[in-house]
Amino acid sequence: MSRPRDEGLMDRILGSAFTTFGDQGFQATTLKQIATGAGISAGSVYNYFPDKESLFKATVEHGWDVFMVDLESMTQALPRREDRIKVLMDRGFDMLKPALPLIRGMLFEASRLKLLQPQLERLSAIISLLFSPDPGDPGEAAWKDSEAQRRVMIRVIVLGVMANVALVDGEVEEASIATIRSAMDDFIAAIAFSATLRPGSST
Amino acid sequence: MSRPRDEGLMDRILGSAFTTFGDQGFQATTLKQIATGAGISAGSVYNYFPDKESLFKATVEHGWDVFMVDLESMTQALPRREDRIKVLMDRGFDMLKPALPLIRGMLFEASRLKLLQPQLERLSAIISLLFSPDPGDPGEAAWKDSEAQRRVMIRVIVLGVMANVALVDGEVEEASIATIRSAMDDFIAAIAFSATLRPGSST
Amino acid sequence: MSRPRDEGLMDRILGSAFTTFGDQGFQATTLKQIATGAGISAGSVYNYFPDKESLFKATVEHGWDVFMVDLESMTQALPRREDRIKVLMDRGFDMLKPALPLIRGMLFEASRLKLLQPQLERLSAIISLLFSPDPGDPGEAAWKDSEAQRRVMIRVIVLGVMANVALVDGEVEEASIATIRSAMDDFIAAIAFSATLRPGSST
Amino acid sequence: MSRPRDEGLMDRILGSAFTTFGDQGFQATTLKQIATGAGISAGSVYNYFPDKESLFKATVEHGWDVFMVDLESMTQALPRREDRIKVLMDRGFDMLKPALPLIRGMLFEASRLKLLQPQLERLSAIISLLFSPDPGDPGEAAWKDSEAQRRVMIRVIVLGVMANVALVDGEVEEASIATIRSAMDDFIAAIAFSATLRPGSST
DNA sequence: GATGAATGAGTTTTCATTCAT
DNA sequence: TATGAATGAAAACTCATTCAT
Repeated sequence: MSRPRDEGLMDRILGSAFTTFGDQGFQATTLKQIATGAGISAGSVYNYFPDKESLFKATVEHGWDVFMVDLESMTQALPRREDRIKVLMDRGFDMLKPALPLIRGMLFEASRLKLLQPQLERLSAIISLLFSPDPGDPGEAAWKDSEAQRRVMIRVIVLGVMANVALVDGEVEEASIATIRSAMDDFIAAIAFSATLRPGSST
Repeated sequence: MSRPRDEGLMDRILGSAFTTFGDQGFQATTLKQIATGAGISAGSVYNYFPDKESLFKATVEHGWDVFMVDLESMTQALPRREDRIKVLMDRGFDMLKPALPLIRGMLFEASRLKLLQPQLERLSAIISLLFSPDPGDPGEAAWKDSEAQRRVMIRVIVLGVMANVALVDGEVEEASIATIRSAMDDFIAAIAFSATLRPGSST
Repeated sequence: MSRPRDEGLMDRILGSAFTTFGDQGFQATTLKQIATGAGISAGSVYNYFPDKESLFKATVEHGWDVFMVDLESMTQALPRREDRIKVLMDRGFDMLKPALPLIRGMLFEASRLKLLQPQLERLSAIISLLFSPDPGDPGEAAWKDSEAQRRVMIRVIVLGVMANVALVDGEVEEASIATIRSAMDDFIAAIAFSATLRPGSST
Repeated sequence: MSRPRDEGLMDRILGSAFTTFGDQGFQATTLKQIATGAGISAGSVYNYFPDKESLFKATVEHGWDVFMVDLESMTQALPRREDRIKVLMDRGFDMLKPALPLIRGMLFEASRLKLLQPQLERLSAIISLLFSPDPGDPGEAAWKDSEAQRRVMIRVIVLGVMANVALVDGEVEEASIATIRSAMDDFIAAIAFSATLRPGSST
């Protein structure tokens, strides 16, 4: 009967919000910017979200969902730890660039809204699993700290990578990401696959 | 009405700005909040800073200077690498809590992230030095990647720690910092002091 | 999707408008509220009324018509003045409660008060008639002021009753109306039926 | 030190609000109208009142206070009931015209009626006192209903007068008020001063 | 220097009205 | 006819900045 709800509009709003919130943060972003980016008027946004805060939450959650689903689907496929980790790194860094706005957007109101913390925990748990001993692999995993401590360290590094990438200037984005990726690869190789890695750890 | 001529007023403004910007970010902070926190009126702030943006920059730079000077002074004292690293960790984590507002202030507003980048580089360079081979120590440093790559990884981890701490809820701040510190200690012990750490790196 | 062709839709809109305008006044009422109350969409209202203002007028007039017709039909039946007055009071107060939304709707918006004035005049005229001497009754009517002046005073009291009832809180509505009714009964008894009421009037 | 708070501005705002709210009701009145009427900008109103609602309340209360204080001061002066009543009528009707905006302002918005109720009660109590028996006057007061019932009836009539006056068109305001006043005078003469008024009332 | 009242541009939000389906 | 998404004008409210004192 009525004009059908423009099937792409919701996505266009979320997309525009994703970019704009990401570039400028929550407060600095105006609804008009988001609306313009989606090709509609500011008032129309209110046909889809009751207020700015709700739109922000929806944007962040939608972004994470896309990211996570993809990551989790990948987790289950491969039997060997080395392969899983390689794919993780490939996927993770591939996604990093398009996800930059999201990452920035979350950092900027994350504490207030507590949107980032649980997602980060979820992600760290997934990654930690990838580093757990591989039954079919007699080789020792180098990183034998307790699961809990490993997860903390993973959270530090994951967020460190995200924040570092979020920091880089747009122009040198590509190169910077490559640099970080390379450093991470070496680092993981040293940490994760060396049978003789840790002759002695701290207590 | 007016306070007695106050030599520390500039500092009071910076202090109030430090806390308020840190808690709420740039946009969400009002000049009145800062002024009230400094015990003056909003209009008086303009006797010291031409506008809000300048005040923010001055606040961030002042905060980093305090932090850095302290850290650098420490660097030069100790001859043995292990000691230097230990002191670095002690000092760094000690400062983390009072510096949280600053860190948040920089992280949580995209347009102001550029203020963080150079400071972070400066900090990473200092830390990287601490991990360089110790002439007076015949033991091998485990982490032998190129200086450049090591610095990247340090930047990732440093920012990772900062961001993780910035994320935590005020109530569990203390405990969260301790957890991260503990994980870091173990991690460093494994990475930095194992003579046989890296039989082979990635290609 | 759409309701079956509904002969009573117009009435449903008017009914919903009656209640909603009455509860909230003209400005505070949204077309969507009225439409929802009538079980249709906001846009559909425009198939029946060109704009909000017209809908309001129609609502008020419709409400008064229902009220008046009922009252007038009653007027003509009874021969004795006392009986007519008694029925007037019964009917009037009976209707007061359901009519409250309408009354409020007219009272609560100055720009719409002009809708009330003529209806009030009409009502006062009817009531004034009820107090005119009863040919079949040799007793003197107490209230012998000029017809014009009596009508003014009736208007004052009628509107006073309406406004007082409109004022009362929903919870104590029943009791408050009863109190007013009782005071009115006594008052009328003293005023209207005392043969010796007015030995002298003011100058 | 600072620009002194314009000593008349608060009153100018209240005055402008008084008129504008009175003419148009709460919802239909915009802050800009009030501000313009007071010769300032809309934003400046917020230096005096935190929001529209507070301004409305302050306006109504201020208006009633002016009205009441005047009325009460008059109450205590005169010893004879007839004189008191005469002065009441004079004062009341004198004030009616300038108070019209206030009356409308309270009547015209259901959610704000509660502001009227207690003031009306207060006023009715004062008036009721004026009709109580005069110790120095051997003449009987005609209106001998219970104090409570008399007060109800007074409330009806007072509000009736107020609402009727609020209803009248601006152009015929003067004449309409005079008409009502005249009817009231006659009415009171008949009711209040006739020793033989009520040979029999209802129980 | 210090003050804080005043400003006005800018922001979020509301809602009567239109119109493609 | 009915729908409800889209509009855009207008509202309430915020706040950095100015400036008379």
